[in-house]
Amino acid sequence: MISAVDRNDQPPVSARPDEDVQSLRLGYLLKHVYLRFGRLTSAELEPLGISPLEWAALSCVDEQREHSQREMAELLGIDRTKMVALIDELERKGCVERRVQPVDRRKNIVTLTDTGRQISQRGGRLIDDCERRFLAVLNDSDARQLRRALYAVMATNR
Amino acid sequence: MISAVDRNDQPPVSARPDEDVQSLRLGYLLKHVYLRFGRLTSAELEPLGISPLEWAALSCVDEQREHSQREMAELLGIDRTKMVALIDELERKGCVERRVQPVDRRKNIVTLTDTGRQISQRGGRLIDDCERRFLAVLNDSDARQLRRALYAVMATNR
DNA sequence: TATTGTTATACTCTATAACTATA
DNA sequence: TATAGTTATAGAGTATAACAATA
Repeated sequence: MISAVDRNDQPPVSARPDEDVQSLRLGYLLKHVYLRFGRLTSAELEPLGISPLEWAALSCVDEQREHSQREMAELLGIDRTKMVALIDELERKGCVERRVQPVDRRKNIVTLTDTGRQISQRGGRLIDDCERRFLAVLNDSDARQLRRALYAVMATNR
Repeated sequence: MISAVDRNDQPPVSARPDEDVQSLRLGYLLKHVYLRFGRLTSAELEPLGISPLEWAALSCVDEQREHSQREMAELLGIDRTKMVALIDELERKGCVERRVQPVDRRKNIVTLTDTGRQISQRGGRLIDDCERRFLAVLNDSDARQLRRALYAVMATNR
């Protein structure tokens, strides 16, 4: 796949947008792969009544350690102001509970409800399935390599 | 930078959020790599006064063939309603011109001005540089492999 | 003073529907 | 009737700044 022509110049070009110059640009690839995976996971989680980000929030509630909202925001890579609305919504859906941490009363500890724990687990299986299907065109080695490369690139660009 | 104590909690596990469970999820990787590349290219193009998407639009104006707005939207993978504002802005900046296609008066043909052509070329060199720096942690073979994998995944998930 | 959670604002992007002019 | 461009709207995400309570 993907011939020697990695960047074109003039002649032939393409029938489908994906084969045009822009579609071989890193920015285009990242944007569209990101958007398509988001649509897939959104659709898959819809029966559970949560969004991909909401599932990620549930799944990063560590039942062994207690996470404050700010810590969860860091784990998810989102802003703490976004976290407020996210927890609001998950609380409204009966998945999590806030309580003030006695030691440091500025912090809210977020815990899973039974419902939240169930949805987190079911969601995890659905997401596993999404990842598998999304990367189905790659063999196991290439799929691992893709994750490794993305991780390395993320870690070196802050 | 980023000492071992990035999370106050207790035991071992990870020092940085990126090493947590969520950060190994495909969705997390795609989102954050996408966002970071976007920030890099936005900053790099800032001196030219255009956004990454505006540059992509300029660079997909094919001077050999005439593209309508709708065709350009397809090449960029955006909606035709988004294209209107995009061309408005590029026209305001003196980079492109709209003119009605005589053969089919419903269509607008978009062409580059001299300014637009210069900015497109300079922007192309800046974006090349961004891609090189962004993927610097990968060797040439791994970088090519990453693009190939992203392309294959995009092509098989519509 | 600094940090946590919170609220508010502005800006962008996405998705959708509807309108117009043309075909 | 279908298509290209346009406008308007609503929803989500991102980025900021500011505030109250707490450390």
